[in-house]
Amino acid sequence: MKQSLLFVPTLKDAPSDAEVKSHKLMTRAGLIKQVAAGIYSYLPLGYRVIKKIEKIIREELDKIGASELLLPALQPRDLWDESGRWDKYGPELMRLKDRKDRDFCLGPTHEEVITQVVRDYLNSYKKLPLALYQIQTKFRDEMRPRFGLMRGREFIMKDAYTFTETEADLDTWYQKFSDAYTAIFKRCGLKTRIVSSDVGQIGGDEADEFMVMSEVGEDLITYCTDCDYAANQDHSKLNDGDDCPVCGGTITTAQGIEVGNIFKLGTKYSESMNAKVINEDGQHIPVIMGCYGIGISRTLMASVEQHATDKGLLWPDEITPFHIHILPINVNNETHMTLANTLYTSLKEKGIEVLIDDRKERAGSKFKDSDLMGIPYRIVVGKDAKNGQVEFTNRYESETSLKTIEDILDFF
RNA sequence: CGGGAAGUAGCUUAGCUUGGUAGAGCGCUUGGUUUGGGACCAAGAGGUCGUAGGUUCAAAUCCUGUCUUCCCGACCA
Repeated sequence: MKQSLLFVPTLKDAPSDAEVKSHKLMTRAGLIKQVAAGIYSYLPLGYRVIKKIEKIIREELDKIGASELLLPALQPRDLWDESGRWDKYGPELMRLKDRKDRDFCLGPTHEEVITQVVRDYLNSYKKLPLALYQIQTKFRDEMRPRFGLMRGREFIMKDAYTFTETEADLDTWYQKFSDAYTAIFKRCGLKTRIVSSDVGQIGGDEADEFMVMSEVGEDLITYCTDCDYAANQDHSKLNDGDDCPVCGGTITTAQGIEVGNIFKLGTKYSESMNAKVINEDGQHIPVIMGCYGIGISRTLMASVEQHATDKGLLWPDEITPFHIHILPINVNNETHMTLANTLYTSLKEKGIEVLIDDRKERAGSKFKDSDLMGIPYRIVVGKDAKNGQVEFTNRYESETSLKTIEDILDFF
């Protein structure tokens, strides 16, 4: 991709509204632009990362046998009356009316719709289990949106739902999703911690959250320094210095960003919305449900929070918007441009995502923008081009060395 | 929703106390000089000072309402 054609509005100064590192840098690097409180546009560079995260999620969920569908964001009140949540959800539910004055809402979550989708199909235990997921924009009229993409009123989420006949089958799927999540976040370059959490107003038996440890996280995590025990403080009620309930070790607290959760729903929605199957004994039983969410836009934000430096971003390999950034120092210099274009074409032919900064900018501006954008490998084509050499920087290692085109092509 | 802060050009902001009709830096346009870490010189374009009302001969400035944004809290599958 030629940078002259890519819309990357970088800024020297962060908008005064931005408070946390990720928000400042994502704005400065031209990834996102705020539209209103908690509402953002994803610009090309940011959207490329979003799509990478989505790709990883799709691969890992397809692997465990979940299938993707797409549900409506706009949902009629009737469905929410069936579950009783039209009255219970409160002002966080974005409500609106159509031209006939009929009530609708913009989905903050999709239990009602997914249950409506499957209930007519699910008539026999033989059709179970079933695991469905979608990637979609969610709407929640938060009292206080904050920290850029951390808590938005509109955000991108992957939500999945399982339908099983027995608790044991639910447990199996719960574990599958837990393992898939671990793989997903690892591939996204994030260090996460699994913590037990409250089941909340929703009821159910068990819930876990996937946390990215960060000082801007909204949740307080209690964990044991001696064993694997970890729980959201809302759930454990433990404090710093308390004894670990598992091994008797010492409890420590830290803040975390919740990027994913998995939840054993039970029969709350299948009962209220009449999603029942006939079991082997000929009895009508409500299906047992589980739900599993990943905040995709929040994952993007958490990654920036975890990887960014004061100079700019630095993307993990699997979600970087481009792998290689080629900077020809002087676009009017034929030697520079010929060498840069040769590299660009050859690398692209190898299937590598390459961005070439072909803009008529001065070297300094190109370096600064490149630092901000955080593409992990940088190739500077400049004063050594006449000898057929370029400067190659691996930004993970902060190492720079002179290389020939052949060296570069061998490396990738 | 309670507490606090702030709205002046695309971004950062000065001016407000003490009213006299808006200034800078970055960015943008044109010309020239530059050309390896956000260049320099010159000439330009760009603002109903969030908005509505009030006080006044006169309001970015004072008063009131309102909207928006941010921070803390409460809230949050």
